[in-house]
Amino acid sequence: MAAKSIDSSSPNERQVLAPYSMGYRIKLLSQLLGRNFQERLDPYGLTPFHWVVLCCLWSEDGLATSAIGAKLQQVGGTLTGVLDRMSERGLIVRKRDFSDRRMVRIWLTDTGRELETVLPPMVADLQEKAMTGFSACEREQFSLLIDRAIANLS
Amino acid sequence: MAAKSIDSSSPNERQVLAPYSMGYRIKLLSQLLGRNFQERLDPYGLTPFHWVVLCCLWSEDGLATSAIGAKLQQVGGTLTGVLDRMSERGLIVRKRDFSDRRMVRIWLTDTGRELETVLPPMVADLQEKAMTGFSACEREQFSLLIDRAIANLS
DNA sequence: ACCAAATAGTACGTGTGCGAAGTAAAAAAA
DNA sequence: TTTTTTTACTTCGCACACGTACTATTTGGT
Repeated sequence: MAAKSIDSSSPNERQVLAPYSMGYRIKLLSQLLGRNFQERLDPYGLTPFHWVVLCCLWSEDGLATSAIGAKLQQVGGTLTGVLDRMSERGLIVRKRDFSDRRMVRIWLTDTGRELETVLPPMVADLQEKAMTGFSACEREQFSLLIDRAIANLS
Repeated sequence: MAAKSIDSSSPNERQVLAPYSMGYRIKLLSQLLGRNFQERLDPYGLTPFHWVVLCCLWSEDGLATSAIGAKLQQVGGTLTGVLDRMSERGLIVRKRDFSDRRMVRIWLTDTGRELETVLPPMVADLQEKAMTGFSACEREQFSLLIDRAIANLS
């Protein structure tokens, strides 16, 4: 095998190997956001995933399961379970579409709809906590870089 | 309830509500990296979590379970299962510490050690894919912003 | 030496998250 | 119209991920 240059291997590894790699730190950031969010949702008996589904339905009620999956880029198998539990929790109801009986449309209950007055401020507060000390320019930059990385992988 | 200003509510919500919120996009980026990585690991019968544990052991073999958990900021309950499967997979062996029999030290097998020649280039390639089109300055900026967000939540 | 508190790890129940296989309904092809 | 294919969703098995509870061991106080 070819000998590696002494200079390039060490600083290079620090960029690639967990827990210092970009990939792992992004995963870790995502996890920390999730843990912090879950703590705040515990009193309501909700999960972060419930939140994102509710967001979809607040903007347009009666979405098909597949439409929610497409918006959130989540696979069907994951959604089924989440919607099961949201249904048991009384946040949504499932109804077959009349014209196309393959589709299941998801409708908010009153309970699900009322959470729109409570949850968004909580999430805004969490976002602010994560980006404390970020200038407006840095927030914009961060947002754009994330979108570009997502596009590179989609 | 007070009427919301027509101007402020809409752009504000776009920042907070999934799937456009920072939080959800970070989670999505993390997921996309995970899916992409898993695809590349499938031929080896490995998972992304195996990779990060191997990284820890390559830099220092014989770490205690708790030391790995601390490095990776993962809760103990998660590690037990991962180490179980890594052990079955023949990547590591568990051994009780002599002086402190509460501790379990994790040691690489030859199989686990040999992967160091194969996996890092794969991860470097994935990182490059995620950050294609990023200038050196943007990469540095992205890295720093992630670290600051992690610090804000730790 | 004894007992209480701290530490290291495991076991358990629940909730994602994934791909693959299965079912039902609709659409397209024959 | 019958057959084939596609689409929508569910089911299943496995792997994280988390908090809680539990066991074993060590340490600190007395």
